[in-house]
Amino acid sequence: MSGVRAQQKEKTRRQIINAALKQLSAERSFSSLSLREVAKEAGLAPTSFYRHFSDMDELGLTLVDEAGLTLRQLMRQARQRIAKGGSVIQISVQTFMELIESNGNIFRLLLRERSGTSAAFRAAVIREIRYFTMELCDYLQKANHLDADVAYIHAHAAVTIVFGAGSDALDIDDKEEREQLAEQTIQQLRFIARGALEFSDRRKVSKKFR
Amino acid sequence: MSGVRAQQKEKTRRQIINAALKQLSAERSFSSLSLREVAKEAGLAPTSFYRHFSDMDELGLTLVDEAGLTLRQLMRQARQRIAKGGSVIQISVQTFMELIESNGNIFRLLLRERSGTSAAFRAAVIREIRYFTMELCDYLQKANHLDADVAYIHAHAAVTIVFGAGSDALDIDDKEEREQLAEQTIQQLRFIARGALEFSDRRKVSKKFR
DNA sequence: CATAACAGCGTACACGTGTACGCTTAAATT
DNA sequence: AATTTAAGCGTACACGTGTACGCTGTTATG
Repeated sequence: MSGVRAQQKEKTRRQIINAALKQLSAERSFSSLSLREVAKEAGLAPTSFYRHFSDMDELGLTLVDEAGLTLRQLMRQARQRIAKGGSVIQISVQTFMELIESNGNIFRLLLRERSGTSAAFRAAVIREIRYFTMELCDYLQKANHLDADVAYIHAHAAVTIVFGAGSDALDIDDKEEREQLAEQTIQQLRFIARGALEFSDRRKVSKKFR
Repeated sequence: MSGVRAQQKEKTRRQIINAALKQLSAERSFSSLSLREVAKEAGLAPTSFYRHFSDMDELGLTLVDEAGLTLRQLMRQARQRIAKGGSVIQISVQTFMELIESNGNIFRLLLRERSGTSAAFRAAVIREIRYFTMELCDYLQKANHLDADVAYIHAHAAVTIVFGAGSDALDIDDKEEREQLAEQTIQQLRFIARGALEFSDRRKVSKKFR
């Protein structure tokens, strides 16, 4: 089993995936893509599509996985930058905004399918975001010595804010406006961090005096 | 001009709008609705649709307006409740959650079209949400004596959190889980309020010593 | 070397779509 | 009372869709 065959198959599979990603845009959602269009873009006969995916849905779930992977790579990248010193919040937001600029369509996919019509898609996206949230929660718990529940609420809020900002950023072309949005987002995250810290501290004090 | 005719026209116009709203659900987005389906549900021949809307898009924008109206009614209701006393944050979140429970599909429409494929739809939704944000901004500025820019950042963050929570709530059936989500959202809003207040105060102090 | 497996193609079909066109019928206008 | 306006209907058309089916040529297996 040299794998020449399997190798070819994997290659055209990627062609299908890339064809779908290429067709995604601000004006084109995944659900508006047809099997025939994707196949054509991939240089395939419509019926050959089935040799790789039984459904457009199956392709869609694959794309969501792909997007999740991109998200996790992003996190790793942010951690590396943070390790080299600098404001955690600032670096995180900046890194996230870079993602939106370079991979807007992948992020759009996540945003759209999160509130889409397929329960399976929604679940898949939510799973990716939850992973994101949990990682942040862990970090906050260790770095800021927060209670577990406070850390979770904090992390959840921060992720909501960042994704919301990402959503806004997608509709902004002007670079300066984008930076303004980033600055605003940073400020919002600081508010949350401040509030969480204070609530956490207050609780510790009341424990101490009990 | 007694208006018997105009009255009839308005009536079937509403039938079309209601037909569309009725067909919206977790599994069915507006963009997946066909002109023929809507016409059928409204008890009309497909071609008669054009007597009222030139396009499905035009109907869609009407629905977004309708949703915006619902949102503004919600705000008025919340203000009335707040005037009778009680925690502002708690009442706001509770009122918002009631909207999601009773008008889930209208809220879904807003959420989906905010990241949808039509620029006109996105703009319309963003306009409604901005109105929402500005109202809150005004309130915060007056009630908490915040700086204008801090108030805006605060309001924007709060709206993002509340809409995010609404989005999450749509996928939760269990009542207890929903209440837990509401509780968590309230806590998040408190974090933000705390943080904003502290930042605002600190700035005032530095001004005083200048 | 014979044979089985299988990626990819082309044809074909039934179905749902938007919408152009002309007609009917009842209200509004003159 | 005569005429115009316009909501609603039915027919008809071209088009894009998913996918069943059988075929071909190449690779893998025995």
